[in-house]
Amino acid sequence: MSKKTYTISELASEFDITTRAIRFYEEKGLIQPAREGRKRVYSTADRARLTLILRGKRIGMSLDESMEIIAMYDPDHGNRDQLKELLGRVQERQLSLQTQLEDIQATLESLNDVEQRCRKALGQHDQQGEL
Amino acid sequence: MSKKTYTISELASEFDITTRAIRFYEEKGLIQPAREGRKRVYSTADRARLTLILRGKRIGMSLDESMEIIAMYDPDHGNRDQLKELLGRVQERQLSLQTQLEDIQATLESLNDVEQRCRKALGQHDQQGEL
DNA sequence: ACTTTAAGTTACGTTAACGTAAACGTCAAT
DNA sequence: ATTGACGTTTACGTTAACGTAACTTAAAGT
Repeated sequence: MSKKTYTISELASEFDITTRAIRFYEEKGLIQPAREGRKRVYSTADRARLTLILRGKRIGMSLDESMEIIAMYDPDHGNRDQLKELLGRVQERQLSLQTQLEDIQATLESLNDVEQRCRKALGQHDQQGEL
Repeated sequence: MSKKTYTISELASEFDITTRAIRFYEEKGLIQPAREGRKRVYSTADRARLTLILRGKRIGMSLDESMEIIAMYDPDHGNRDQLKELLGRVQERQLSLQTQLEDIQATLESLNDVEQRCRKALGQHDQQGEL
């Protein structure tokens, strides 16, 4: 059962962000840690949310977008219409993520090209870094 | 030989951005279109740069980062040390792009999950949208 | 009692990436 | 000659995502 709860600075150092950032996410409604008196107490669920937020950031999503995706996980969408709407948003996201994936692959290919030319000009071939 | 030159609004509508944005990229030194009098004239090379910039944006890169990558393409790095430095930066980029790729794949998987649950709750199975 | 140490609140500052508006030039068509 | 459709420069405005004080409170150790 791992650890169950975390303090703000634990999470901050684990994810290498500032406590200010974490509180900011809270202001924005992305996380709602419990309180012990005035201290914030983070659950593993909060930690999971943070993971999603930061993953989102790495792929260029805004906080609002991350929040949307997070919201997709919990099942508060009771009726059929809401579900259909959700499904629609999910599919849109999937499409744009697909584009992103291709963009990254294209960029990686170009960089591979650059890399090869560098190595060639340096007289190396395909070494992995042997000093 | 396609078309050779473009006006600013041609590019703007092609890439679906404003002319203001294009001029902004110029201010930032990302593109240097030729001039005919005071009019900007964009070459296919400029167009290619725009492509890179926008691809960069889609994967969450800043303009500075895009500029770095663009700079990697042209061979103005005469000496060995510069080449080694370049190679280093290229490899760093490749690593972070790799991470991004994995982040996207993870997100896609999660969304697939959400999608399946939606469909299940809606009583569908794996249709592609047949109205 | 005193001092770290960690947390909190409040509020203003900052950077990036444009948007928007004002005011003007240019050329073709009416 | 004027009206648009495009282009230009200059400059101020805006939003997101925090950073950076500045100050306070609470808990823990010596």
